Amino acid sequence: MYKELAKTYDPKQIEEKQYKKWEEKKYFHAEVDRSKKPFTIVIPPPNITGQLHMGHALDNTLQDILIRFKRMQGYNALWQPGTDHASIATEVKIIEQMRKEGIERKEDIGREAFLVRAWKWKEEYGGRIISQLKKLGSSCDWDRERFTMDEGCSEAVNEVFVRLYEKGYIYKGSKIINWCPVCKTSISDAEVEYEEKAGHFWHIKYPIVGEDGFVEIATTRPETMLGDTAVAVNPEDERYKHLIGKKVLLPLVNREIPIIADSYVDMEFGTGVVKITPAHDPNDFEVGKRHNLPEINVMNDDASINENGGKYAGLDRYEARKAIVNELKELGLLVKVEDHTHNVGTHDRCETVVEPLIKQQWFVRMDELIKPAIEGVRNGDIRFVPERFDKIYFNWAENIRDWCISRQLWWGHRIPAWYCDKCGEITVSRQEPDSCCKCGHKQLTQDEDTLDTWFSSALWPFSTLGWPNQTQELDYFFPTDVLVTGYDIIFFWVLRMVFSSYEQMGKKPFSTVLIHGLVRDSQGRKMSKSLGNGIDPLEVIDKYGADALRLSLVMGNAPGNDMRFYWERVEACRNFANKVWNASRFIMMNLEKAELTESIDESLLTIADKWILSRMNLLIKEATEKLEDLDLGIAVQKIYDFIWEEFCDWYIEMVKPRLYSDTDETKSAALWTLRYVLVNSLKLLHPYMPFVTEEIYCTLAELSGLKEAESIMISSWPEYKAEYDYMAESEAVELIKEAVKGIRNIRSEMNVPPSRKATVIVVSDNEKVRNIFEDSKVFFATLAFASEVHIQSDKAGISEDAVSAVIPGAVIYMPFADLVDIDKEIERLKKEKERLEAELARVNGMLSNPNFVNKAPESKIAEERAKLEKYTDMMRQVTERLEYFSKQ
RNA sequence: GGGAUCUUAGCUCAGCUGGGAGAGCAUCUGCCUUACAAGCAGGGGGUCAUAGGUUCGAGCCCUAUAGGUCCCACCA
Repeated sequence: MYKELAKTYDPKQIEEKQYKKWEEKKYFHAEVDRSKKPFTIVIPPPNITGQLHMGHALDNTLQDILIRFKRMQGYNALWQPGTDHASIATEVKIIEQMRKEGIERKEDIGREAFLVRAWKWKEEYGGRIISQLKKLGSSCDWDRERFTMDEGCSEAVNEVFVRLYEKGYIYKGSKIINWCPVCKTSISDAEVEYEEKAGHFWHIKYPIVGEDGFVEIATTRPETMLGDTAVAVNPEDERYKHLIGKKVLLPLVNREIPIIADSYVDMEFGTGVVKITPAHDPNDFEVGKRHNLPEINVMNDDASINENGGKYAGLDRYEARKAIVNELKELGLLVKVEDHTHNVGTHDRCETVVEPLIKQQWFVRMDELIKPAIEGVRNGDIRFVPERFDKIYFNWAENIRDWCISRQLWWGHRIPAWYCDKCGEITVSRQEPDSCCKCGHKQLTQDEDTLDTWFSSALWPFSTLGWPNQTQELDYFFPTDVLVTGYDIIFFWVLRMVFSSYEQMGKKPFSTVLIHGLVRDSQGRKMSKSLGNGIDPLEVIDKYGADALRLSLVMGNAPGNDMRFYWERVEACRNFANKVWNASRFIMMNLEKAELTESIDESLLTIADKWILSRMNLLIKEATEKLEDLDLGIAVQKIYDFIWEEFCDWYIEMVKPRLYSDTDETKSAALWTLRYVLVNSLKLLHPYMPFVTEEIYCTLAELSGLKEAESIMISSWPEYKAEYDYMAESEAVELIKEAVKGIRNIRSEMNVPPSRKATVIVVSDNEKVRNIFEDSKVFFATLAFASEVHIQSDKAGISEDAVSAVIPGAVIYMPFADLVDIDKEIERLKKEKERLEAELARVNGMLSNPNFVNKAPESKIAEERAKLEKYTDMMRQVTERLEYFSKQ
């Protein structure tokens, strides 16, 4: 038997219980079923090192809303979950852990032991974020959980590597790359973040060989001069033309280097003479290639100076900088030092200043691969929502350079390339090869490097579905439907998935990319560990419930825009959950006492019932459309407004007298309507607030025998029903609402206490209007404190001193004799008159405009004509009332 | 340097293809009305950044300007 619900909604009692039930019942699980249409989302795999933050909360709430919506719509909805091995982040964690045990370097324990630790760490902590996602209510198919380094994903990685290698898209080469001296690994362009930093411009004199004189160069990184192999000037530069072809003596190093001409040099900037360090600057590297300059690497992996730096060898790059500047000063070669702010590349993981270095690395050639990825978005095969984000995508895609994929890390997919111990030939293979592909020698050594984490993430939409095996899942669920992610990861991930999928699958990975913004703190700052301004979603859930958190993250936000986090906002959402809870509680209290039938005799439905059914119908239509359009915030705003205002504040209040009556024959219709609207409201709300809606739905099912489903999450999405559009009744109720609001307004402004009931007289010369009010007298009593209500066709017997409210088609009088303040009433009427004048001016303007009358659709014109009539009539009434009082 | 985006009520933000300025919070007034005080009813508060333009009509479209945020590129 149904037990009475608590007076306030307590999420703690409910969330865990319901989630457990869902999991046990396997509602999240999707199997290939060709009788149904699939709808698939792959989760952006959170790092195993990660803890749930607001970004995850937002991202996953959006996905869960979509997947629950589609599931209810009857799609075979799969939300494919999993985690990412996050090579650098995890490796840092393992090293931290080792250091606590007194092991300084990973080399001290060796690769094998290190990996054992890493896997152990993964087993221990990798599931943390999964359990946190569950707290949020995420309805992922956990039976299909994957990991970027599990067997299948690793197989996919090797497969792709080998294929790309065989096509010549993957190559090994010595190029200038971004090097992190702390992580001691190469990183890709995408991982470099540029920060504006205050630095200096050191002006240094390089003596010209064979003559007296110098060229003056300006540099922000004097230590790199140890690797200079030329100085360059612009070929057009009259100041230096005569020097081209001559040599300068590189100070400190005493190496003779040529003066070359290259149009890369900007005559306007600095001194117009540039030192060229091919091994430590990407631009210089290019210049060096053009002029066949030697590349002298002067740095070790930790960015200290190496043996090529002569006496500076062993010094850290910044110590070396100081020493070099000092020495130049002593030699009189330092002309001046200027302050100079410039952009410095830093590693996004550890914020270390990146050092460009020449290294042997593996690269993916992008020129061909990127083409279909650009085309796919351009021709609409893949769509960004909001659309503007395709510009970010194009900007990155069109300027892409070869992708450095090798990392000098141990945690990750080891590059499937083996070197012959005898001939040195590279053998690239899916499995460990028996022998060298060239000489057949049996002794091979595998490449030490691992792949960029994003190499495996790029395959995520198909590797998780079984690729490279041709599984049923792949055939059925792929391409996926929507990818939900933040704009900060478009080039790291989205772009790479797109080109990988077109290349490997011959198809797009997903049809739509739904982009969201960042969750910022209340001052608009990015939430960060260093600022300590992060809000823990779990704390929010603990205090207000997951439903409140979810709603606060989506309501009132436009797609793609950043949002600020406010506790007040969560509180408001929690209040809404409570509102829904209490409305349901009220309905169930009444349902409990009555026998309820499956269907209802339409003749028993009152205009109030028909009105709310029509409004419900409209909401179903609009909310569904908005959800289809991925306008999740707008959709829920409509649902929220409907439930709170129309359903709770109006319908439930209107229906109370019938519920309290034992004789009213329409009572069953009221109960039936209440239940119908409640159930459908809960369903519409369920994707957003899964827990509270499920709890109520189940209680309701138990109480009143809902036959449809044992859980709201597998119930069917509400359908628009044409037969529930009751136009006339809806208009009637809107008129009653106008009347009630008019009375309330007057009472409030006249400071009439609720305890003082008043007689209400409705005067209308329109019989239809009179009938509406005749049938609805009760509402004046329950909603507007009326003692008795009279409906009449003229003002006979009414004291003109009464206060009045003019509504379309009628005037409502309240004789407050003693209470009426005539000046106040005149004031009120004047205000009303002004409002009507403005409306009339607008409507008249439109209707007297030939352009509007000729061009606008017929329905619009009819609408405006009706308004004109309505306002004119109201204006007449208001004017009449005003004239009366003015004569007094 | 290129690009995106924002500027709407005291605060945070909605406002779809141009046609009566909205919400939440805050504030003021009155209510413990038997679902809910995490509530109910009512009120105040906006020349929609500025200047032009297109249009019968602009918060919305176009141009320019100012200010903010972000991304990319980068001159050593």
